[in-house]
Amino acid sequence: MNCEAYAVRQRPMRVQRGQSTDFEVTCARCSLKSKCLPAALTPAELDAAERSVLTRRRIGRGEALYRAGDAFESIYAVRVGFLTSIVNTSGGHTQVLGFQMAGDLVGFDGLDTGLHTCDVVALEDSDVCVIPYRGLAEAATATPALRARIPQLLGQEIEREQAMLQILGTMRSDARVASFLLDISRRLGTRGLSRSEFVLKMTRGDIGSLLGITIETVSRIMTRFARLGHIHIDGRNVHILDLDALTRMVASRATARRAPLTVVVKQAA
Amino acid sequence: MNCEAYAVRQRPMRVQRGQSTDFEVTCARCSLKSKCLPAALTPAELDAAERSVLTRRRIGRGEALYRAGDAFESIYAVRVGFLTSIVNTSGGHTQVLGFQMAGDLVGFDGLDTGLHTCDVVALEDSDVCVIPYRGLAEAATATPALRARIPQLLGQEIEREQAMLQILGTMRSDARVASFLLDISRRLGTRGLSRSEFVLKMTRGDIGSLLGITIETVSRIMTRFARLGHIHIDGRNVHILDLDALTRMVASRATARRAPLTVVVKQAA
DNA sequence: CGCGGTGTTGAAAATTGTCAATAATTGTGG
DNA sequence: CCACAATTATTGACAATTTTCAACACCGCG
Repeated sequence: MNCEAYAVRQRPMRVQRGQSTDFEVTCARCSLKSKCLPAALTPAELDAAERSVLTRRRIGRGEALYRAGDAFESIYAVRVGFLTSIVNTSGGHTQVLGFQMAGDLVGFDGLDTGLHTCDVVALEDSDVCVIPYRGLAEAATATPALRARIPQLLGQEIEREQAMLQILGTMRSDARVASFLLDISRRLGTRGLSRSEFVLKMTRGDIGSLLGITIETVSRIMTRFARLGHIHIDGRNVHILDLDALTRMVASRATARRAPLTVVVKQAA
Repeated sequence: MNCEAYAVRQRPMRVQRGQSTDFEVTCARCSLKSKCLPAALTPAELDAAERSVLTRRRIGRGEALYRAGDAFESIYAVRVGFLTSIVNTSGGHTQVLGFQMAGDLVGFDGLDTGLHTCDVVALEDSDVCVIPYRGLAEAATATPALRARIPQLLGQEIEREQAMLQILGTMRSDARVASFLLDISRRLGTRGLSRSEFVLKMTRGDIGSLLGITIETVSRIMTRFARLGHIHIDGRNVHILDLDALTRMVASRATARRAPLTVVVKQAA
């Protein structure tokens, strides 16, 4: 199983700068291991954990990794590519919950009921590690570090969503867009890619859905940012010219909601 | 430790209908056990789990169970009362992330970094079970059902937050308020309290902060709902007159975002 | 009885959504 | 490789929603 390579790409795609398309197969040799599931595991523990990773899976662009209603059996680590998780609302609309790039884990929805609650779809051809949850849980039994890692990863997911709630609950659209750009920039940066120049893999509609605003508003704000000299935009190519300006925009342009909570916050005895 | 009772309530408060103020102390005899941590555990497993529950804690109204930055050491099960979790945004504002009532668990933020990321504050005098996380993790080692329960609870939290993201991302304010009222109603209902008549424990500002709208908008929409005959409002006393009307409002009044994601969603090979 | 916090209501301003037209880009098939 | 179709993105004008600002009522409490 080692060193296999996907010789044929069904859809040739432009490779994002610095992002390699071929990859190693063991976690130990994976360049993403410091961000991914095995973080903080010793090599021996990692080996134990890895036995639960049975398969890799390739998801072509537009294909679903899983759909809402599918049985929850595995979580997935993104090796290469770019995915999005979306829910279908009762009103027949759909809402983007987030984007996953290489090194991200996805699939924790459905941990409760055993059925996935959202779709995860590839925005470009992607490769994921399939991590059967049952196997992982068993591996965790014997491996203290892994046992601690799983709730930690879930905690990360909870915090990520709380950050999104904060964005949707307090920011106006320009601050939301700035947050989005900074988030993408930061995440690419931690992966060794450029923080200032990147290609968006999603449509304006996807961005708007994530941020709770319309396509038109996304477009207008991007254009405004460009006019202000904060960024340079060419379609989906983004060049961040003034990171600080975007940061300031996030901080300052929150909607001022008065008296959000008048808590005395007395120290407990 | 059994059958202790808090003889003195520092702040006498009106007891919510059907909600008793005295309580039993073991999980086995707790009326909330079907909703709480011990759900799905056998009595023996429950006993093992319970050994990790060392203390109870009483939080007076306005006091904090914990603050952002506090070390994450325990999670908490609400026995009696009503709490809210809030974050302080970078802009100096605060945002309500949610409300916790009897039977809810709180404290999962900070699982990642070891530091809590939000404050949890009592909106009325409350009692919580303190569940040291380390002890719980150890108990889980020996108890398969408990071991599965923890990620399940985290998954519940993730899904709850995803539902909030959906509300904030797709709904207009009237649909948000309707969602909120229905959520409170449902949660009280599952606790054996009235689904149609209840007392809100939080201010309009708290509701607005949760829903990402202003106090004034909350107030206006509540008034409008009352005029339409969907609810009856008297300060914080709410009487839901037409549950279906509120439900319809949630479903129909989502902002129509066109082409939120044109995913072909081809079946994977 | 007054006071601080809370809740309601009105009017005006700001933000954002809606509709529509058009341009740019991408994918498809000859 | 080109042309055509479909999708995606931009922009403008207008409408709707929501916020902001302001005034005032209410309520519990010292």
